Formats: sequence, C-alpha cells, structure tokens
Amino acid sequence: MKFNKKLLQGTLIKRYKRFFVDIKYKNKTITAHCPNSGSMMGLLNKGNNVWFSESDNPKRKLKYTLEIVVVNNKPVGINTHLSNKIVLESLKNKKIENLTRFTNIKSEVKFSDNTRFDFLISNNKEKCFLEVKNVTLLRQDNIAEFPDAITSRGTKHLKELIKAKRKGYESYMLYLIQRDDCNFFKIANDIDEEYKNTFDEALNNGVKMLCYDCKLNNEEIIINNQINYEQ
DNA sequence: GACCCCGCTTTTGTCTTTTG
DNA sequence: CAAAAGACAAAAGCGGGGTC
Repeated sequence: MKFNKKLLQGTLIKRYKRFFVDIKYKNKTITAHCPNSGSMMGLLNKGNNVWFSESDNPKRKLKYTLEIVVVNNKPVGINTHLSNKIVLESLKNKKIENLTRFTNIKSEVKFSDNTRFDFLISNNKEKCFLEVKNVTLLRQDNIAEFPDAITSRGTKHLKELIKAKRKGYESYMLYLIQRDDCNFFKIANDIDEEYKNTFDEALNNGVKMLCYDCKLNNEEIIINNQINYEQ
C-alpha cells in the first residue's frame, strides 16, 4: 500500500476529541485527523515522532492525516482505514497463504441487520467472511496484543463470525499488526476478559484466526510475515 | 444516507446524604 | 419529614473521513 505522497514528519503534541491530533511541524502547530478511534495505548507520548500525510481534497476540514507514530524508534501504523486496504492488496496478490484459494473479493459486506464484515471472499465452493482488526499494542518485547481497550464491538464481531460459521460460511479473523517488531501475538485478556473468552469460543466453533505483521516506512506499508499466536 | 472506526465528555437519571 | 444538594452511574452524543 503506497502513500500518494511521501509522509511528512513532525512531533506529537496531543491527541484529543478522538479524531484530532496536534502536531508540531516546522515550528508550527498543525491539527491532523486521527483515523483511529481506539485508545492507542502506549503510542501517545508527547514528543513522539509522527508521520502524517497531506490530502489535496478541498472538501476536507483537516488536510493532514496522522498515519504513523514512532515509538522507541519503531514505526507503528495507526490508520485503521489502511488495514483494510493493506489486506485487500494482500488478498489480491495472494500474500496470505491460508486465503489464496479465494478468487472473489468483496469489501464491506452486510451479514445481518446490524453487522457487516470487512470482506466476503469466495470461490465456487466456499464463501468466507473475513474481519480485520488493526493491532498496535506492544507491552512486552516482541509481543503484539489486541485489544488495547474494552471492545464490545469487537466481541460482537466474534459472535457474529460464529453465527456465520453456523450458517455454513467459513469465517476468519485477521489481526494485522501495523508494526514489524513482534514475533508473537496474543489476546490481552487482562484488558478485555470478555473479548478473550469470546475469542476462545470462536476458535472452538471453527472460526479461524490469522495474524500478520507489516513493514512500514514513509512511502508505503506492506504486509510482511505471518505471526505466531501465543495463548 | 448508513455505517465503520469506539473513547471521552456532557447530559440525564437515580439514589443517598444533608439541611431547615 | 420533605426538599435540596451532592454523589455517582448510566446513557447519549460528539467528532472527521472513508466507503458502499
């Protein structure tokens, strides 16, 4: 996934009102859109280097978008919209081993009245729902974790994936770690116990789980290696 | 226009304590 | 003992951009 233009670099001042982030850039303070409504635990230290994009869409209220936060010299992708783009590209390019058999890809597909999943991928034998989660949290060396805050919506998605499975669909969770300094992935059960329980229930009901990390720099973010799940 | 990203602040609601 | 005030909890609404 290439950025349209090279990202610009600044330092973080503060994040507020969920969608706003102030950045120091060339001795000025600019306000950028923060396309991550999560808690972004561990990423929001004042003074962190950040990389952001500039949009030329005249209709936007904020022309800058925060894309990457650098923590301990490691870049972390925070734009949750990009995770779907990255995954779409990876599906098309057959970069995700377990999913190469699916030739048709549809984004944002409605499953029930109040649920839509990120992807419905299919071939002439199987239909498969795929839900993507963006992972940024690292609390111990080498281990990425999700979620970074209680996520009732995430739990709901898992339950809906179980339902999909019962209705004859294949179903997958894909945790996309937008950083490249982790060799393991785990569910942060101390942060959201209910999520962890539902996750286990999903696995027991045949929902499959995949986890990949990414390589990122100021020009692009691309999917990298499959990451081991650690109980 | 509906829905996705889902935490933070404000508002509203309920119960408990204080005061005249 | 009733009314006001305070404490706390639950619920609602806010925000920008993107995609269908």
